[in-house]
Parts: sequence; C-alpha cells; structure tokens
Amino acid sequence: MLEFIGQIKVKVSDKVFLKDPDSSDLGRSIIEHSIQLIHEIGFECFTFKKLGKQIGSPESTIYRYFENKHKLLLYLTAWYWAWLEYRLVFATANIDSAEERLKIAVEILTNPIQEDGEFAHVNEVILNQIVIAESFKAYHTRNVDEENKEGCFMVYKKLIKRVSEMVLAVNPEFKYPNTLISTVIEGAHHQEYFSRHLSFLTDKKKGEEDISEFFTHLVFNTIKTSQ
Amino acid sequence: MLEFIGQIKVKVSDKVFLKDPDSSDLGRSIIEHSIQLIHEIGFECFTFKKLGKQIGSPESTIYRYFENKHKLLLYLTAWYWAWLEYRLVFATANIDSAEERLKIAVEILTNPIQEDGEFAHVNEVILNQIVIAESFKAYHTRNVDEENKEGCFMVYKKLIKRVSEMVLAVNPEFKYPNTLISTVIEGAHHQEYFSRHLSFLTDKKKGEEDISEFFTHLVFNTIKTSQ
DNA sequence: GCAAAAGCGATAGTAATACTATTATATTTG
DNA sequence: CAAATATAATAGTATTACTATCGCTTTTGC
Repeated sequence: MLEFIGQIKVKVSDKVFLKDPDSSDLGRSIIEHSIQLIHEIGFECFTFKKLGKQIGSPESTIYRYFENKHKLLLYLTAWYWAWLEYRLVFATANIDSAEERLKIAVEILTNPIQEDGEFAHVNEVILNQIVIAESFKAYHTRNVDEENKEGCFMVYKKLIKRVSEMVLAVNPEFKYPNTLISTVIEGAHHQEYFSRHLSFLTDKKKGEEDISEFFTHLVFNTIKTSQ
Repeated sequence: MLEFIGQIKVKVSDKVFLKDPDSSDLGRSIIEHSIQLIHEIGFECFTFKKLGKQIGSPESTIYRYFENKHKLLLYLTAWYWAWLEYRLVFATANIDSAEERLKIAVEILTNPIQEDGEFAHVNEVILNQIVIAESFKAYHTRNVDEENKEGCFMVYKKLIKRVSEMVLAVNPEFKYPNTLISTVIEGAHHQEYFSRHLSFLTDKKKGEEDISEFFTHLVFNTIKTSQ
C-alpha cells in the first residue's frame, strides 16, 4: 500500500513544490494543517502567515516547500485526484462487465467521500470539501497554459483518461468520452456546492445521495443511444 | 427594445451596486472598460486603480458605483444572464412544439456568442469570455449565502427556472430539471474553457461547434428515457 | 434664478497581503 | 568532525483594497 502512495507522489510534477512535503514531518504538518485551515477560512483568506501560526513556524519556512499558496492548492488537488484514481483502480479490479465497471466508476466520482484511514496527515472528507469549493481556482488562472505544460495537471489527466477508456469499452463509437467524464466530475462537485449554497441551481437536497443516481442515468443514456 | 433593457436592469438587485452604472456616461464607461480590462489582464490582476487609469478617473470615483471589484463582477454576470434570457425569450416565442423550444434553448445556452449591437457599452462576445473564465468567482466566495439572500443571483435563478420549465414541458415526470440545466450551462462554459487550456478534459476542438450537439443529445436522452 | 445637494477629481493615508532577504542556530550527512 | 542542509527569527518591500477628506462643478428643486 505504501508503495502506492509513493506512486501517487511521483505522479505530481516536481514543479508543484520546491521541496517534497511528504519527505519530512514539517512538510506533512504543512499539508495536514493547510487542509484544516483552508477549509475553515477559505482559500482567499488563507495565508502562509496564518498557516505558520498553526504549525508554529514562520511563513518563510513554508515558502521553502511551496513557491506560493497557489502551488500548494495545486498539490492538494493533485493529491486528491491521485487518491481518487487509486480508489477507482481497487474498486473496478476483477470486474468483468464493462457496464458494471463504468457504473462503479461513476459512483466513485459522484458519491460522497468516506474517510480513508490510510493516510494519516490527510483528512479526505475535508479535502473533498476543499476540492468542491476551491479546485477550479487551481486551473482558472493566467498561468494555466504554462502550468499545464509543466505537467501540473498530469494526475487529473490520467484519471480522466482511465474513465474515458471505460466509456469506450461500453460503446467504442461514442464521440465525446472526455467531455462526458469531465462534465460528470465537475458537475457532481458543482451540484454538491449548489445544494449547500445556491439551491435554485439543483434538485439535490442536502445530505441526500440522489446526485449519483442522476449522473449514472445521464452517462448510460448518453452513451448507449446512437446519435 | 430600450424598455427591455430597463427590465434587465431592474432584475439586478440594488445590492450589487451603490449607484446604477447605467444612469450616467461615467457609469457606462466603467462597465465598458471593465469588460475590456478584465478580459485583457484577468479578474485577479484587475484593480479599480488600473480601471481608473483607463477611464481617466481616480479609483475613489469607481468606488462610488461599486463597493468593490467583486460586486462589479456580480453586476457583469447578472447583466449577462439577463441578456441571455432576453435572447431566449425572443428565440422561443411563437414556437408551438415543446421539444423544439427546448432544443432552441439548449442551443442558445451552449453555442458561441454573436455580438449584439443593441447595447453600445457592452461587448457581448468578450463578456461571454469573462463569464466563461471568471463567473464562478462570482459565487464561490465566503459571502455566497449572504449575497444569495440579498438577491444578487435572482437573474440567474430566473433563467434556470425558465429553461427548467421547458424541460418539464417535454417530460413532466423528470425529477432533475434544475440539476440538468445548471449542468448544461456550467458544463458548456467549462468545455469551452477546457478546449482552450486543458484539452485533455474535452473532445471539443478550438473553433468547432460540436459542443452544442453533445449537450442537445445529452439533454434529450436524459429526459426522454424513463428511469 | 438661486441655494442645496449630488457628482466628480485629486490627494493622502492605512492595514493586510504576498512575498524576499538576511542572519543565526540546530541538525543531519558524508 | 567538517560541511551542507533545515529551520527559526526578524526585517523589509511593493502592491492591493480600500477609506477619508477637500474643493470644484454640475444638477435639481422650489
């Protein structure tokens, strides 16, 4: 299992951090407390100064791990996508039916997150909340193209590719597998956010799990019917 | 037609501005140049100081129209939704078939924007680019709930409601009209952004119009089939 | 037609942010 | 055990996102 964590780490481009936060206690503490703090006060209000207070270090120390707070957000989201992919691989292993595999995948991508005790310094439930609320800030910037070139989004790309292949396994003729899957992933996050803050944009009620049903229905009806 | 503009204005909650920018030449100049400037340098880098330079006024003057730059973004997005709804109403007027009305609506929501000469101080094509790149920043903040209560998103709500009703006109049994339509609107914007910056998340090629085809297909297959 | 109000320009000032730089100490490593 | 590395502590800077004040001009209400 720990080898898998190693792999997950490797997938994140070195460009995201200056020093690997998973290589020291202080680094892991930065990750752990940044997740807590971003969740509490939001990414806009989050600063390295405040984070430094939490972990008992000056802000200059955190700057040795991450160039700026945006890169830290890139790291957190990359970690999240890698973790999702790892869950996906486990959940779909040894399933013969292409339909069944895709169904499981969509459920993993759209269902609420359960805590995974495997990674001590990461609270996956809270990290999921952060991804829902802030992840678009990771790729809606002036530097997207540059960061994309550097490979900052490789982990997300891998995840999309894996699920797209599952779509094509069900219907090899389908023309929009990437569009469909990114719509599902981003859409599920949005609906979760809307149900909490802008209820007029959704039919999902807080706490209910009907969103997974909606997207499963959407995916299979969209790919099965010939165009 | 001008009366319609009046209506569009009224739909934007007074809470969004301190003084109606459409009530003076200076106000309209603020809107016109803010659209240009945000498009050029991005909303993060956009400041009232820089905007002041463009229009030859100090920043303090702009603060008399908008409390801060976030409220200005709220105004621009609200204007955009109101404008879309007005186009929608015109395009679907006198169409008898519920299916045809919905089809037209989805096309308006997902097709590239054409310039509308009607409103001199607003470049709709550029405003659309801004909405695609920055609109989520309008509602992903610490103050969403408060701003939602104040009615800052009423215009968007109206648009969603109108299209949701078109969905229900085709299939009154469908359980997720709001979820479906917000997924289409937000999804179409994302795909446009992805095709320009993160191509691995989409099958849309720059310039091509296949995105409308995808979403039309998705909508009708999702609502027509019984669950 | 005139006084009061409102609109606008110009300038100054402030707290916070997002860093950068430097120095000193502590720890690890070859 | 020396050299490199990691961290703490402190200081400093440019920019941002405002707020405050003042004086001039234009509009308006009677």
